[in-house]
Amino acid sequence: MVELTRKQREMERRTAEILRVARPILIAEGFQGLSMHRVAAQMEYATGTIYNHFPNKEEIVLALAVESMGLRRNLFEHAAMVTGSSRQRMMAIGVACEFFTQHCTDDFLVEQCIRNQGIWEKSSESIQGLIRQCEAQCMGIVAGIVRDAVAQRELIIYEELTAEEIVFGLWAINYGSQILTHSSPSLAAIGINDPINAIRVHCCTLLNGFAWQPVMMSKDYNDEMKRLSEALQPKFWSLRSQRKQSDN
Amino acid sequence: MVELTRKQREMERRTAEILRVARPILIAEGFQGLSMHRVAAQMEYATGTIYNHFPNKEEIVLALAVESMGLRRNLFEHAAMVTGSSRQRMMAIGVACEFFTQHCTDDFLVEQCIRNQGIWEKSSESIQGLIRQCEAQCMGIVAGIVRDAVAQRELIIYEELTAEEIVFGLWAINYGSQILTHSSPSLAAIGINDPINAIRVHCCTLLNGFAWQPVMMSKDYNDEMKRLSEALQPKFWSLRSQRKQSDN
DNA sequence: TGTTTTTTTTGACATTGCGTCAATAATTGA
DNA sequence: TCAATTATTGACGCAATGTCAAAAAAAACA
Repeated sequence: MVELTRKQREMERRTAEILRVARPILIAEGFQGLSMHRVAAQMEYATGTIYNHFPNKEEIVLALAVESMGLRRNLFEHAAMVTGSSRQRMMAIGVACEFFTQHCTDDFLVEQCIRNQGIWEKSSESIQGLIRQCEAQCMGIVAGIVRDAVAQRELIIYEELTAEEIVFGLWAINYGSQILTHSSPSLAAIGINDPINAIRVHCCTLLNGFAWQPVMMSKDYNDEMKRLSEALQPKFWSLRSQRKQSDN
Repeated sequence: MVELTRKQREMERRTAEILRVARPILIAEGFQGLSMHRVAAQMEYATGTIYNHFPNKEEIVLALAVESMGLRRNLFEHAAMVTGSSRQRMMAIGVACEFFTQHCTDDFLVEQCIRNQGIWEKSSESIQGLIRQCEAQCMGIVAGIVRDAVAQRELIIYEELTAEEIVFGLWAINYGSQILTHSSPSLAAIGINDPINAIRVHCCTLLNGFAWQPVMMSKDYNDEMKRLSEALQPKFWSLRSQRKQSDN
C-alpha cells in the first residue's frame, strides 16, 4: 500500500515535470513546435514513457490549460473578495483579467489553445471535464457578484437575462479584445491606439448602460481601477509566483 | 502576349480550383486535416503542382480567409447603406455580423484561422497585407458610421476615444461571443441559454451607455433588429451565393 | 512540319513527427 | 534468490511536408 502510493507520487511528480518542460516550448513555438520527442529528449526519457502519462500531444496542452485556468480562477476568487460595492467587486474582476493578460502572458496563450477545434476534439472526456469545471468556477464567481448586486438593489435586470448571460457579455468583450490585441499585429495602424483603455471605457459604459450603481464617469472608473489594481497586485503576484514555483 | 494572358488565366483558374477543393476539407477536418497531398489527389495533380500555386499550407488557409473576409466586407458595405439614423445603420452592421456567423458558418470558421499564431507566422507578407486590407476596410465602414453619428450629433464621445476605438469594443464583444459560443460546447450548462439574444442586449446596452441617440429599450431594439434583418436578408443571401458560385 | 528551347508537371525522396509495441530492464514479493 | 509483475525503451509503421532532378508538354523557331 505504502509502496503503491510512493509510486503514484513519483508518477505524478513526473507528470508535473513533463508539463514544466512542455510549457515553455508551447509558449515559444506554438502547438506545432511542441513535439513529444523533444519533451522526452529534454527530460532524458524515451518517447514511449511520455505516452504513459499523456495519450497524445493535445492532452498535454489541455493539462497545461487546466493549470493556467486554475490561476485565473484563483485571481478571480481574490478579486471577488474585495470589500466594497458590487460594482467595485466587478471592477476587481476586470483588474484580475487585465493582470492575467498582461502579467501571465504565458498562461493567457495556453488558455487560448482550448478554443482550437482540433485540440479539443482529440482529447479525452476527463480532461475536458476539468476544463469545463474551471470555466464553470470562474463563471460562478463572477455571476455571484451579479446576483449580489441584484440582491443589494444595485443592479436591476430589466431584460430577460440570467446573471450568467450578463457575465457572458463582459466575458465576450474582454476575451474578444484580448484575442484581437494579441493577433492583430498592428491595431494602431487601423486607429486603435490604446486598446486596454478602450476596453476599460467600454466595460464602464456597458455597466452604466445597465444602470449598475453607482454609475460612473470613465475618469472616476479609471481612478478606481488604478486603486484596485494597486490594492490587488501584491496578492496577484504571489498567486502567480505560487504557480510558477510549483513548476520547479 | 495573348498566349501569356491565357496561361495566366489558366493558372488563376487552377488557383481558385485549389481553394475550392481545400475549403470543405479545412471546414470539415480543421487545419491538421487539410493535407496538400489530399488536395492534389482530389484534383488529380501531383503534389508539386500545388506548390506552384501556394508555397505552403498556411498560405492556402490565408487565401481562403481573404475570400471569407471579402464576403464579410461586402455584407458590411451593404448594411452600412441602409437608410435611417446612424444608430440604425450600426444595428444593420450587427445584423450583418449575425448573418455571417449563422449563415456563413464556413467563412466564419475560416476567418478564425488567421488568429492562429503558427498559421500567421508561416505565411508571406503579401497575403498578410491582403488580410490586413480587408480588416481595415471593415473597420473603415463601421468607423464611418460612428463618425457620421458624431457629425449628426446623435453621438457625443466624451471619452478620449477614436471612432475606431468605439468600434473596437463592438468588434470585441461580437467576436468574443462568437468564439466562445463556437468553442464552449455547453454554454447552456453554465447558465447561458440564449447567447445570441444576450449579445444583442449587451450591444444595445452599450450603445445606450454611450447615449447614442435614439436610446432604446431592448424590446424595441429586438424589433428593429428583426425588421432590419428581414430587409437585408435578400441582399445578404445573394452576396453569399455570389461567392459560392464563383467557387464552382 | 520538325527541331530546339523553355516551361510545367511529376512523383520519388529526404525529413520530421506521431503514436505503437515487442523486447528489455527494473522492481516487487515470496 | 528467483519468478512475476510492472515500467521503460527505442526502432518501426505510418502519414505529411516541402524539394528537386527528371520527364513531359508547350512554345518558339526554322
